[in-house]
Amino acid sequence: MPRPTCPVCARPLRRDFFLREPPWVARALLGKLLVRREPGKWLAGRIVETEAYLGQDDPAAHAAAGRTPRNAVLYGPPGHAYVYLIYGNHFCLNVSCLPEGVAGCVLFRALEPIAGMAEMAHSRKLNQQQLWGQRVCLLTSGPGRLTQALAITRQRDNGKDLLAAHSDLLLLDDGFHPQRISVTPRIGITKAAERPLRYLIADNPFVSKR
DNA sequence: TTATAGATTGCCT
DNA sequence: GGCAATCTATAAT
Repeated sequence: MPRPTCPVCARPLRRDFFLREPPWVARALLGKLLVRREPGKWLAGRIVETEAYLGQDDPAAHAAAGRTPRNAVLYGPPGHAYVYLIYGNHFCLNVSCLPEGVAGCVLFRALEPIAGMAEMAHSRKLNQQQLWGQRVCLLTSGPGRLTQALAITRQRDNGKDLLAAHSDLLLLDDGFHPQRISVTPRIGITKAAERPLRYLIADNPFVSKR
């Protein structure tokens, strides 16, 4: 099970990390930390599952039909949060990739909780009893669950720079490297459903279900 | 102006 | 395993 290797040395990711193609970024993000900072609170999770979404050549991507007010962040500078509401109930968090003007992103599908689990449970409306045993996966295993755990919403976080040191939502590298990575087709889509663009840390219990 | 599908989740049988 | 919840971007009248 992944552990922080050097929490003191954790640092924001570099901008050029996100200047590459989404599949590369999706794979490279595994093992990095997603952190929500609030007054007196420190919520953190290790990224264990991602999916890459490309540009107009990817029918499943929001950028497939071109630029709209909704997906404008995808065409903006790399390393920024693209948050949208799905099924009227859940928010999904993505990070933009590639240079300004070129669409592409990575969807965060699951985290392994590292810090602030009690606060996450509160946001998820789970009681302390449910934190134990296999139920702990209900905290952050799934794109809608992890956003709720970290109180991520479109209104609050869409367009936010995830690499700014002062940001209350950011990505950090603490030096951890996953041992084994698996690649599978993306989940929950109907278009281009066969393309292997889902990346996960093999055997990690916080990966979302198939 | 109205209809429909959607990068999900949780509760039901 | 089935399906309702609940909103909005986009397509179809």
